[in-house]
Amino acid sequence: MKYSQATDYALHAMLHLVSEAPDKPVSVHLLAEKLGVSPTYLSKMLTKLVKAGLIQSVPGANGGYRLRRSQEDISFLDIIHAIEGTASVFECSLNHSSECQIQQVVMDAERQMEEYLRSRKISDLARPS
Amino acid sequence: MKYSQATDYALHAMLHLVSEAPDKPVSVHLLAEKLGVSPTYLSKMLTKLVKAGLIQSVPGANGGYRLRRSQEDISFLDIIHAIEGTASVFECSLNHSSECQIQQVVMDAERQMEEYLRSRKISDLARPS
DNA sequence: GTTATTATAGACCCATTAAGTCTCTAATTA
DNA sequence: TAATTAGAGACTTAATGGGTCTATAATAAC
Ligand code: SF4
Ligand code: SF4
Repeated sequence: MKYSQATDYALHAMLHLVSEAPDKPVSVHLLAEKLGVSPTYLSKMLTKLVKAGLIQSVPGANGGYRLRRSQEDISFLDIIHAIEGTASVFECSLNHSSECQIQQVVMDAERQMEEYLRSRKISDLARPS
Repeated sequence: MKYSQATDYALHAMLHLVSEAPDKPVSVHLLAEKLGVSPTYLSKMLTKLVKAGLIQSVPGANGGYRLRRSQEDISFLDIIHAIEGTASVFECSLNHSSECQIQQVVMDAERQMEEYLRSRKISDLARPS
């Protein structure tokens, strides 16, 4: 079980956005160059981040992407969910009973991880201790 | 990010083994019938569980699989690791620095989940509260 | 208003993996 | 010795991840 490469790129892109430009948008071309990935591919992930409401896009010359001012504290979970979706890591075939223990345990475990990821904000990384 | 179907089958198989037969081995044929999956396919997962030391195989007539007596308290994590492997959910491409924050956060999150899965034993499900 | 520059959308392709089948072999017991 | 079981591995198929390419739309600079 692994997070996709796309999530990796998205996290790095967000890290750049939060650390570099508080107001000026940065183009996907520049971002892609820094991350060492093709611009067209990276733009897919950025578009997902826009749709998730985490960043804003500015078309036209000197355009690009910037953080949404309204959302200063973006969590790791926000980014991961934007890219990977919110489906559970475990979905059994039969789904007999609502109080099934197997399902319960694995989903509780997932909740543990998600709570942690929700508590860690991307902005913490920009201003290191 | 999802656990494979194989993990699902393995968990169910283990649940049967722990709840039904403390000493008599149960054949893959019977197990497969209960789970609604092909015997040859299920045997792959059972073989992995054997190699992980979680269960014992008994060849020959009236053979099958049984829990290892030495390992009464098998955790969910044991089973999942046996099937999925122990690779991390996050592996970055560059791996610049050992104190990289992105890596740190995601791996800590994973550790949260694994700790929980390690604490939950399969035997708890057999003897419900 | 025209042109250059940017994001957005989607069709498309390729490699890898998941999921499953089939067959042959080895070990053990009746 | 024959029946019954696990174990190993080749093979197939479908799905997904990862990525390219092209065409369109929106905006700013000129
Ligand atoms: S026992 Fe639980 S996990 Fe298994 S099929 Fe039933 S509901 Fe799903
Ligand atoms: S910043 Fe961290 S996660 Fe990203 S490539 Fe470097 S070491 Fe890996």
